[in-house]
Amino acid sequence: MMMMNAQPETPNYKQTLQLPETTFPMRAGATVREPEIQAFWEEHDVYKQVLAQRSIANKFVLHDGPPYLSSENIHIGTALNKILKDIVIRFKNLQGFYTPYVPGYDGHGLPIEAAVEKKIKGGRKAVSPLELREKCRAFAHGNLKGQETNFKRLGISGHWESPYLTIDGDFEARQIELFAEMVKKGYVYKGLKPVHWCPVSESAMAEAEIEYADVESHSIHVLFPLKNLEKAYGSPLSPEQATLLTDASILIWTTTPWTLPSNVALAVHPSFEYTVLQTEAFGKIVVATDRLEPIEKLLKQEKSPTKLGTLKGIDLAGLQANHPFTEGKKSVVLNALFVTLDAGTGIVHIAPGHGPDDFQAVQTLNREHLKHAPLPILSPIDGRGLFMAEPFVPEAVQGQFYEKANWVILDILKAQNALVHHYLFTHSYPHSWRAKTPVIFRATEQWFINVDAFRQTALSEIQGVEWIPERGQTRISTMVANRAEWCISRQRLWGVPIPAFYTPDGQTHLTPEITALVAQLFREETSDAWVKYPTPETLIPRLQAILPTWETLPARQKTGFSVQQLEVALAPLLAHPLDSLRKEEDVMDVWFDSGVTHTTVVEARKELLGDLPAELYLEGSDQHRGWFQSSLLTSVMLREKAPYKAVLTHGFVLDENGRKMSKSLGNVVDPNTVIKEYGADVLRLWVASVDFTNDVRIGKGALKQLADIYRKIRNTLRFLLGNLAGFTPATDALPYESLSSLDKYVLHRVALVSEKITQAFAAYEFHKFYQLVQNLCVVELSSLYFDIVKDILYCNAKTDTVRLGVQTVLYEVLLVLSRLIIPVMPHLAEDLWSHWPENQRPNFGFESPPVSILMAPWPEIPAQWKLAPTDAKAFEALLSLRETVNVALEDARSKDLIGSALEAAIIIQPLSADWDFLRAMQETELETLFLVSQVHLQQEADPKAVFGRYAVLAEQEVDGEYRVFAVQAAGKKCDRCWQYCETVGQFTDHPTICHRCHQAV
RNA sequence: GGGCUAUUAGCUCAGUUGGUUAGAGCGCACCCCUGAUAAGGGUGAGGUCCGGUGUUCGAGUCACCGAUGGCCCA
Repeated sequence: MMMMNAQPETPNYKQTLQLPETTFPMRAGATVREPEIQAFWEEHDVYKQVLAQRSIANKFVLHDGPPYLSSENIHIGTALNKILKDIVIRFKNLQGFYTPYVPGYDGHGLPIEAAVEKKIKGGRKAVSPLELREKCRAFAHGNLKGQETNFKRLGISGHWESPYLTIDGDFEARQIELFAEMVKKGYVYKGLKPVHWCPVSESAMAEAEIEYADVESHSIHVLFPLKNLEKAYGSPLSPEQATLLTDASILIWTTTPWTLPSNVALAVHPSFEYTVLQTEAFGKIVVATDRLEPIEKLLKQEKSPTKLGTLKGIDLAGLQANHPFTEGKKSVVLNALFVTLDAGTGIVHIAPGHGPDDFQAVQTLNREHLKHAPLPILSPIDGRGLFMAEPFVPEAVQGQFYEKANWVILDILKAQNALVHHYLFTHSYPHSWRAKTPVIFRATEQWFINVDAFRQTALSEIQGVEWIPERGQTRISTMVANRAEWCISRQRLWGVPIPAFYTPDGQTHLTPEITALVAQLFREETSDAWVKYPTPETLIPRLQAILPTWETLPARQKTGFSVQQLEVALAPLLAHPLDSLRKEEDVMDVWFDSGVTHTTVVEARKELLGDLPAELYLEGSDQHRGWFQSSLLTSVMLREKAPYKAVLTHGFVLDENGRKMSKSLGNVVDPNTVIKEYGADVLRLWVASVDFTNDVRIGKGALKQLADIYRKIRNTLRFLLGNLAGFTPATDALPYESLSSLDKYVLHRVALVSEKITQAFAAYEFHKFYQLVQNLCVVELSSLYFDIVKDILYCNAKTDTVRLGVQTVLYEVLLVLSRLIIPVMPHLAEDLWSHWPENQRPNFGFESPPVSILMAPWPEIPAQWKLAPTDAKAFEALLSLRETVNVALEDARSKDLIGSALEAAIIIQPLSADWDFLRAMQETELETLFLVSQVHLQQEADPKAVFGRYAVLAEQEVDGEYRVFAVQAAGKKCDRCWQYCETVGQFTDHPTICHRCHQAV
């Protein structure tokens, strides 16, 4: 009233409205705000507080697969992986699980060693092994810092102050202890295996150190005569086959004559057909039928050779040919699928000491058919590439460099009439990138894990694990069933040393007792100690120096070994002069490092992480061959159990066209760039938006859309908060029964969506969350409820019960929605919480509102929110009617007859009995629902006759169900609520407002 | 070359045991509002369901062949 006197002419009614009011900004300002929020979490140690709320008895441990420390920046695939893990962990935690997360890093291996080497002036020779290892260590630690910063910026929560690291001394120590345990259990053996070898540097080469260059090679076709037709295995030949093959020779093709002395087998494809030819110069020869044409040309006969008959590759398997020049040596015919018909004769010369395929084939043959008389892996070449004096090596070749030996072998073959054809040709051949000279495959002594010893246990353990998606089970089962022995030694520097000693009598010493001492050394000095004390003469005294303190060390407790036991174990070494001892120089495969984290990390931190198995491993699908498998195998060796209950895999990140990202294509999406432009929550929302069980895409367009959705969600929250200004839940909230049918319907929808979102998270179907939350904000809330309820919120009196009812709903929705988004968008949720007025903050079961919303429990929906199906249906019918009304209004709008819907009134004529309920409804309720000024229900045949005084602006009919007419609204526009009403002008004190507003003012 | 896998509107996803005219949100176009305002509302246009063949009264859905992309091997 006092205000009235001040402005009697044109009162500013806007000031009498309750417009939204909040400090929660519309724009995220993520670049600034997200780091602030992260600092807030750190300051209040929210991660630890949240963890402390839960009991380890109810654990859900996601064990982190360690990313490799080759770079200080992460790529988008790593971001996807870590965000997925964080979503899972946050959801499980909100649901009440104890969810500690210890991030890990993988730090040994060739890529780091090579990267470090590249940076050293003068190459690796310029530094000592110890210096190189120290540089590798420093490099890895530096990259760890960088990656950690990246991960934290993504909003990943976890034990950042104590991550695990495969290059930590403690880790390395535990790792060799486990290895010694496996040795003791008999799972480990030493054997030969071909590796890339550079005769110039006299060292093994990794795949990554190989480059290809053209080189001139020999192409030769060589005969292996079949002298007797007795098979080494398999079903014997039929009499017809025997006749056909009598005195025949098998023809092979090779480009490396020098590998012929090491031949032990010949490979044929089981399903190819082979023909026996009668030739003029070489008698009967066997070749693949599909290679006949080129072979006939080589023979240079005047007449085509006679074809005597054919037989299948599978029938040839088991035959034993004579070696072309080594007296008494057999060459067993085996079946292999890698045999092709692109070149050669369809029969492949097999020298398992000089080719990985060959090695594989012979290993398989030995395992399947020749267990009791396995074929040997012959490797007569020394480190310099010279032939050694082995009995199966012709004397003329011994001492020769392998390349030179080619010519000698050609002469021998000619002398034996075994050489059918020879010429020189140029082709691409592997070279050492360092020496720029050709490399060869050379079998060297390696450490192996005998997978056969526990393959069946591993396979049955796979059955007991939950694989998500299910196809992962097939994938890993096939791989484990078919995989070869695990070669775990590497001729490298940057890795965990294999802690073996050799005595001059040829004995290998690798015992748990000696290893316990080495492990203690590693704990004190890291595994760099293995090269810091480079010989047994220095190393063993260092180990002995541990003995006097042994009883006081934690290792004593753990291993149970007494000093006496250790001394006994050392005795066989000390029985020899120290300078006659040798120590192993090989290191372990990095897959072994990460493969034992179930024990070196999960078990080692039992108090924090609880008992094995871990609840979940979550990595890219490439890890079926990698980490999932190495972890399974080592765990089965150690305890005959899988280390995980469930394994979740995700696909790879591709560009927006579904192509692989590469620098050369210029389509790489960098997570840090995305964060700078949109913030971590938008990137996290991207992760939640895609079906990650397959490959996923990301690109500029996708991110723009994600940003739009993020803004929609943010604005929805902002509307909720803004319209709760002045609302005190404790005193103002109304009981459910007092709410309007629209209010109840919205709660019903929220209940359903919330339930589905919970299910989606539990099933790891995050894209469903994305779809659901988007639809909730856009459809149910923004365009339906908010749009309708705005009038009530703004125009009704502050304490009006209808208005309080709406605010009650807004408050409840805010409570639910703000928590549903936490797993995916924790920054947004926290930002909201920080702008949430004190008197409106719920306690969430605590004594007072928690400092962070991350500490809140997952929302639980009151059962009464869900409407009976009939009630929900009735309301949905009204909503479909609302759509028809909108079409009519749009029609009128397009004819330029109205602008705002409030300029119109709606006349509805129900035509079928389905709409009887409508006849009983309050017209004012419909006005609210349709956002028009008036609604009239009319049952007369011709509504136009009754409402003749109004011009019909538009009409719509839905198939005999009802008709809708849009007409000009009656009365004048109220200055305050903008609705048209016939009461406007009736009040002398407020001549420009309607009766409703008159009451409110 | 082998194993596993995917392909539905511009984008991200739905699509029950084969069954009317294949859905949603975003984006887009047009319009409205200017009291959620670097917001909000309405209406509408977008699909050779990767291609082919087959099974069937009927195929996005089942079978076979193929194309393209991806992972792991060779």
